[in-house]
Amino acid sequence: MRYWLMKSEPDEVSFDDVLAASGQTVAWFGVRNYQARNFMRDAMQIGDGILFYHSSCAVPGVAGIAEVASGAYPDATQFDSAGKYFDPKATRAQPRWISVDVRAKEKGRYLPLAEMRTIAALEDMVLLQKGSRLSISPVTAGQWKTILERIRRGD
DNA sequence: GCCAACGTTGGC
DNA sequence: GCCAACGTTGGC
Repeated sequence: MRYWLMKSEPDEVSFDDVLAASGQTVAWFGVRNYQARNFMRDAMQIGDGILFYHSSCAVPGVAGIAEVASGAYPDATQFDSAGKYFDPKATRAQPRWISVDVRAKEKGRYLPLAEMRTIAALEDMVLLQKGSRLSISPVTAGQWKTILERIRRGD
């Protein structure tokens, strides 16, 4: 059992969108970074915990808790020549990019990035490191516990 | 919109 | 394999 932080632009897919989806589950598509892809491919397992993070928006932060709901499979958007995630170098025989399914579990209070930066127990989070841009990053058990307590306590 | 930081590409 | 140029991310 591992823990992850996954960034989504809420204009594209928000945590509420996942809650509203059939089975509270959506495909995590559009990852086009090898390090993030390799986390999905090599390390993620069904049932792993996910901090669902909203990026590129007015108040970035953790919007909810989710879990990994499938193993890795080819990201369909890489084959769509009309879409913005099209990759001309990917083929159905040799896909380059993958998705996993993500299921929303729990919506607590919104935890803004600016507040996360004030929490000493989170200072080593990959997300908070200078220049960090990874769309999927590992979270330690201690960081996970700290954030869940914050979200559930509502303080 | 700005810009720092990082990733990718491609010439050599 | 180096590295400059370019593109992208994402907070502010």
